[in-house]
Amino acid sequence: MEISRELVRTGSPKYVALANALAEQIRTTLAIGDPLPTERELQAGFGVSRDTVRRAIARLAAAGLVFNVQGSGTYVADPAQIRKGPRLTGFSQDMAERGLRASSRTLDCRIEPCPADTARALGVAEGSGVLLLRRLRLADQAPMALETARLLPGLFGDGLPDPEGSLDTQLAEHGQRIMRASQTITATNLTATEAHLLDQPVGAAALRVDRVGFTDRGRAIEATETLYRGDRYGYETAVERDPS
Amino acid sequence: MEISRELVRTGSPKYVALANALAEQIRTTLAIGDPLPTERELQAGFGVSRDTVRRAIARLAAAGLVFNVQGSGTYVADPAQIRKGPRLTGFSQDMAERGLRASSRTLDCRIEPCPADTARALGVAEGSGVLLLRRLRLADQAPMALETARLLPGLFGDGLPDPEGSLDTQLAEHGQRIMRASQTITATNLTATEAHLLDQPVGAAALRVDRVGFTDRGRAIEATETLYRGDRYGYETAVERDPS
DNA sequence: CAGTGGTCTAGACCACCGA
DNA sequence: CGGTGGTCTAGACCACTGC
Repeated sequence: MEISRELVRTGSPKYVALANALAEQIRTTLAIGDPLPTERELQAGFGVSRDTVRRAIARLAAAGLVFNVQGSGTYVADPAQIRKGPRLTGFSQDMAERGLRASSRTLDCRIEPCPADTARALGVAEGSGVLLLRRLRLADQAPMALETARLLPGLFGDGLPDPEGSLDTQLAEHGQRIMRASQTITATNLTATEAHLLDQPVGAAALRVDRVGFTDRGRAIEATETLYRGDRYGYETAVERDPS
Repeated sequence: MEISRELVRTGSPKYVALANALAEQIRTTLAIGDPLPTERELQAGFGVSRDTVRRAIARLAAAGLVFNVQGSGTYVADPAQIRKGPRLTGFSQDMAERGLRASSRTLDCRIEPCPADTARALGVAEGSGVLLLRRLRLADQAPMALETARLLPGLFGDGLPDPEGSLDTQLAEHGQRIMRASQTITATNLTATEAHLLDQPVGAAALRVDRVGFTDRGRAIEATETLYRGDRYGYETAVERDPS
């Protein structure tokens, strides 16, 4: 395999740029199971240190593009087998990856007293004012999910967010970025109200995702409950064995 | 913070031993939000290189015990907030972590022709013989899940596995270890048969987890479909934002 | 501006795989 | 046995934080 000898200089660290270059080469010129050039070959070919090569490869391995076999080499993984790990995405991006067009209908957007369990999750006093945003989420014009978000007040300065826009984007514009979240996924039967909104029969199975979002400093700023239609939505994820 | 100056020598790499030592110190002497000693202090205190310190800390960060803030320091994370990422565990271990005692009732254990979708997942011909293992899984004596596993034939030598034991353990004894899996989680309404086995009303919501397990070489050896009772089971996971 | 974590280098030795 | 990936070191500079 021939490997180009130049790295595009971007603002990214060198090992990220190298990882991108390798990913491109893998997509275009390598097949599943093919070995990558050895680390020492890449080191020489790109004129970087072996450590940089290894960090680039580690990045690819984390993304599931390649896997290492000690004493043998690094090989291209089968992308059909290796799903990406769970990622923190908004509804719109999630739908886009499924080839669906996302839209939204706002049901509620106001300040309300925080219920007990959400208050615990957000670390605020029960009954204190939080921003409530309730939206029906559509994919290709048909109901897909019912989303109830509660956010710390004051994240958007004085006002309320634009309920039509991406919450994530608007939070970022105010210097608040959700970097981690913890979620619990359960199955539930839809109530009459929920079923009506989602255009489903009463009692239909739905996937319920309860998510608490944290900033990079570990501060909880958002708690969201989302009910997905069981017949339209699946949550896909890759899992790894514990180091043991 | 005082840090011990000696690393227990085990068979583990030095950075793993250091990570364990740091984890122990965090548990015993540090509180949430406290800063760890700086990397250069740890380097001096333990007599290792800074790179080794950084790899140990990276391990702790991956496990959710600490988080880094550039230019500031490394801090102890709130374990209540940071759930572990999704892990590859068997039913017994999963239940143990929830404080429940797992048991099992075997419904079926035989060789049968492989259905089309499973055949695709396992990379075998449709209708070729695969090992089918169907079990009702109990937690504290009450039904929790209905598990249908299909495995490549020949993994257990000539015979069948002991359906009462841990499948994972028996696979490991035959040199096959599932290192990665990809899953799809959906919600579904229980059929009459399923509901009866799980001691649930017909149509009750259930969490369905479809999992395909791979060895470290990327070979698919197992496909399992599990129906969890919606009223008893939740799938908990942490998600991170994409590097972007 | 001093101190922190983030990146990068050059070189060394080890554990493991396969011919 | 040579070559591979895995670990470890010492040292350097950069980007960022917070006083």
